[in-house]
Amino acid sequence: MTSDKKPLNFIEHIIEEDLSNGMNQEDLRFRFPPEPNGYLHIGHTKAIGISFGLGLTYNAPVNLRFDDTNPAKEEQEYVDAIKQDIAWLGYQWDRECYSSDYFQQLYDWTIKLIKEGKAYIDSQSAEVIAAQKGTTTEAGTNSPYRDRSVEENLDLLERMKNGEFDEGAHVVRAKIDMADPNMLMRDPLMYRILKKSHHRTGDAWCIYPMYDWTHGESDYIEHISHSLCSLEFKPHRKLYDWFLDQIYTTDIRPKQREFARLNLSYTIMSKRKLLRLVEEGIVAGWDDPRMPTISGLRRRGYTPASIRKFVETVGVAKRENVIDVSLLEFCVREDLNKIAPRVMAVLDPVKLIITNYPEDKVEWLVAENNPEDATAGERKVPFSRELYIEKEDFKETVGRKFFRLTLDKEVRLKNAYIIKGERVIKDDTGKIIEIHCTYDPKSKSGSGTEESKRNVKGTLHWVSMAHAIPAEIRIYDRLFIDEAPDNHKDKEFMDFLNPNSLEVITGYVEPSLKEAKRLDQFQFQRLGYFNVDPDSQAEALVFNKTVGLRDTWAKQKPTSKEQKSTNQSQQKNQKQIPAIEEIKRAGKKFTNVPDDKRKILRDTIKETAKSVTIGELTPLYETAVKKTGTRIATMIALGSILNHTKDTPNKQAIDFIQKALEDKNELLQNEARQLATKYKV
RNA sequence: UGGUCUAUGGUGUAACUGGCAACACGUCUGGUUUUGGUCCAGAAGAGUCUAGGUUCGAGCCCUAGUAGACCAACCA
Repeated sequence: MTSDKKPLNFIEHIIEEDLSNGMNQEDLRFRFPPEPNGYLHIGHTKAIGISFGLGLTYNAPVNLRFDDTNPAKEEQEYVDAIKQDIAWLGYQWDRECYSSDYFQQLYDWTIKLIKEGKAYIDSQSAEVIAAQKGTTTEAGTNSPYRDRSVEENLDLLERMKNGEFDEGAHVVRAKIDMADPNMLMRDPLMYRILKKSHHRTGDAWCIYPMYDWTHGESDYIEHISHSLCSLEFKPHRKLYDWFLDQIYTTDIRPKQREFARLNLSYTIMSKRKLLRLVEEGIVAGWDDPRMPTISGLRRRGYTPASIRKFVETVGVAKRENVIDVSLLEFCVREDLNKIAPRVMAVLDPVKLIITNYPEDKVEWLVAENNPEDATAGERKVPFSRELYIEKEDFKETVGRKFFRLTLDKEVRLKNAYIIKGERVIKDDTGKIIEIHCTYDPKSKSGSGTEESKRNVKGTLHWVSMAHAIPAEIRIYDRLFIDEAPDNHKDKEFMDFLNPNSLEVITGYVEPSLKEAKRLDQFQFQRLGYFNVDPDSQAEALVFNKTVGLRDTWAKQKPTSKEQKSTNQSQQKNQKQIPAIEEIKRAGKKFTNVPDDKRKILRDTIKETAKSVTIGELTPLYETAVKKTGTRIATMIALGSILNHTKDTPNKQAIDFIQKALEDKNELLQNEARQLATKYKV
């Protein structure tokens, strides 16, 4: 049974109900049935997490079944990759199954159906069959071959199987109802001829069963109790059950239930489109760290635990959803924070010279490996007169909230000394090339002196120039600049590619990293989490940036980064000022506006992003009104704003309300009246 | 203009057979901190798409709307 504290999702409710209706817990069995035609991606992890998660909570076996009924698209390479990915995620399957193992059984059942007059051979072309299907509003018409004799059907089936016909010459169809409102019930295809070699059955077969005629039957053969799939299969359920009715004798009767698939913002999830990115060289391969594939995430530095946590957190329901990538990022950070050793690395270096530190002196200072993990131990880091620090960590003129190095101010070098900025050396163009400072010898970290405990506001990471190892650092940004790249009717997902999704730089890392092995993970202090890319060599280290640290300072910075590339989540945060939320909400309430007009309204709302006062809002809205005629939305928005700002309406707002009071539109009048009463207009 | 499904804070999910809408992320504030990280404390933010109905009581039940998604591949 499940634990008491966690609320159940709707699938668990169904299972609980089945259990209380007499089903034995030992009869519970689930399955994950990928088609081996591509690599698994983050979307699949939801399906994986649901079925395998159920297996865990109910202590029930879960089969891994490769749904390999279309040899044209499937390959062994994908089978291997899928197995590797699922194992890496930390799930264990009970049996490794293949739909192709059931080809003979399926064939035998087909003979049975034909004998019972429930299936027939159709000898028309795909086009003709499609035309006879009818439409969603009109019934289809029966195939002229629908009433072939059992003998003829049997004979043709056998000859199809023996390879006597070309592809497309005949198909096997179930005889159901060409007028069924569910298009899938209009005599669906069960078999087609495909003269292709199959990655497992080779050339043993040249007729291959279709999905619908395979899936429920495979579930039945494997004694699957609950067959969970995504929502787009909902219409297939009727057919799933119909096929099952034809062959069912005893045993477990599998039950198909559907959940909403996972959508991630700024990401595409279709295998076909991901394949295009690979084929067109937009990314380096299926495991490119920018790819949403499991292998990509792995290479990027995501941990299995973080992905499992993510899937658990997004939940299971039946409504369309778009999950923000920030949740995924939260999950990795949470995991990596506990396990990643801290090291120092400078990615955008500037020289720092400690003028009162002896020139040839080197100290090996003690540094904690992970403040979150007492067992992580310590290491030694070399310190000397000439260091690199991050360019961003020094500024000549600063505001009060700048906690980093500037002239005449003290900061601490992490694990080392307190230093004070003295002067800067610039080149002809005015670029800072060296920063000179002095240090306080008594302030050494961990030395126990009073100075060592002194509290200075800023702490900087650094690396000793003479000891640092240069390394290639690959910094990734999202692959698409649009929140839903494949959700546009007029544009293609390729139109939204982010040209700056990969940045390769040379950074300097502390010498302890010399020993780092492939896929080892670290926190570069104050910067983020990084792992060692498989491309890395002993003398040529390569790191991937998994994800940055949460950065509350970056949000406050005035304009520094605005031009540069796009940190979308930052932009998003800027949008979320209260007034805008109110307006968005108001716009949402008014849902039944025609699409084109709503877009104008939405744009106007966006434009309003910076204005917070009613005075500014009202005219903007009046233009929106002119363009869209959706004055009700305006009125609602106005009400929301007033309510939120606890403000009283100004003259413009009052005029607007008064005009509306006499308007012909009743709904508008109503809204206006409410506001008028509330604010005594 | 058919059928099926869905609608709860910015996002995602909860709310057992109707009983004062909860949790996580995100946002904001304060504290701790040799990472502007972590951690700790706190705040703001929805009255559940709309309109009716049943009921002492509705996010849950009923009716009618509205909006969105899916369905006519010899794909899965």
